[in-house]
Amino acid sequence: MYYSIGEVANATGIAISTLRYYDREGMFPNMERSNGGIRVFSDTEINTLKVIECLKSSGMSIKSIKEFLVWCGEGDTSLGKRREMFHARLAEVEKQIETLQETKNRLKYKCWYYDTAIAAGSEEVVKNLPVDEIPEDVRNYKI
Amino acid sequence: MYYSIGEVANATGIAISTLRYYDREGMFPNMERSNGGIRVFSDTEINTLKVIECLKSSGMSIKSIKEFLVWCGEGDTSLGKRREMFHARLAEVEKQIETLQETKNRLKYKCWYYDTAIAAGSEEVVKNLPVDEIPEDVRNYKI
DNA sequence: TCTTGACCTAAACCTAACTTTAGCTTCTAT
DNA sequence: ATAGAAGCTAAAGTTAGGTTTAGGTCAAGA
Repeated sequence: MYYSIGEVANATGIAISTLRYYDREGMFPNMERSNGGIRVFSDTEINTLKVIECLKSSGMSIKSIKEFLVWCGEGDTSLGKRREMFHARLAEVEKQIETLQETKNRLKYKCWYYDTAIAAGSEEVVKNLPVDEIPEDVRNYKI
Repeated sequence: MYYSIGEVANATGIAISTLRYYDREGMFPNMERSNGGIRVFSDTEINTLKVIECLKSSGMSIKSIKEFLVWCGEGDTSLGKRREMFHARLAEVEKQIETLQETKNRLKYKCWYYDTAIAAGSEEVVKNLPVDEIPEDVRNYKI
């Protein structure tokens, strides 16, 4: 199937200007154009967009994603590099999740802190509470 | 205890230029200066830095963090707003974690994909594998 | 044919969060 | 007393990832 840039933007929620920007950056090396010069997206590009979204949300830069897409065009000789890349990305995302869990716990502590302060009518009270009055699950995330 | 900007940078890993930038942005409204105009960080500022780090890693902008710090200076009257803010941040981070889990699964699928391709010696083989040959845990994260 | 909505390019612009630079001052150890 | 390390400011520069603008061109329906 073939799609116009507007259809792709509509279907994916990615802005037209962003799609053109990605194209400018070389993310769709094999995308065709109509005789009049109009972009024709195919399922290949739709799939590339899914990969871009995935890698982007793993924290990868557009430049590095483009590098990867170039490798994809090189065929089986680059399989090793590509495998490496995904394993590294996976490890990276696992680290990010752990960091976010830590952040989540700190935020939970603060939620408890303010819930308690409001119940007590003032912050001062909470500040001076002994450690064993802090709920166990957030006790170690006090900031 | 009191600390110089260099000591704080060393202890926290935050660049001196960043600490000065935060100060310029008004993140340390009560920080003192020596007679010669040199910044004197106290435990108040160290604590503020911890809060900044936490909120920043939850995805909050410096500008919004500053707003929050202003509320902190307003005393108990702003307790409600501050509570709200932390609950909203918590929800936000929980959403981010879910998104990252999804990303992680997609990456895991790709890891399997390339591991299999390399074992087979070529990508073509993996592309044509029936769904039931894809490991259960990543089957639904194919891209 | 004509109109009008969708598409095109190049280039400028934007924002966040810092970092760098240049020139000057303060502090600390000898 | 002095040298050199550490600090200061204002202002300009940087980077990523887009978005906006201006000035056209293309294509599909009436």
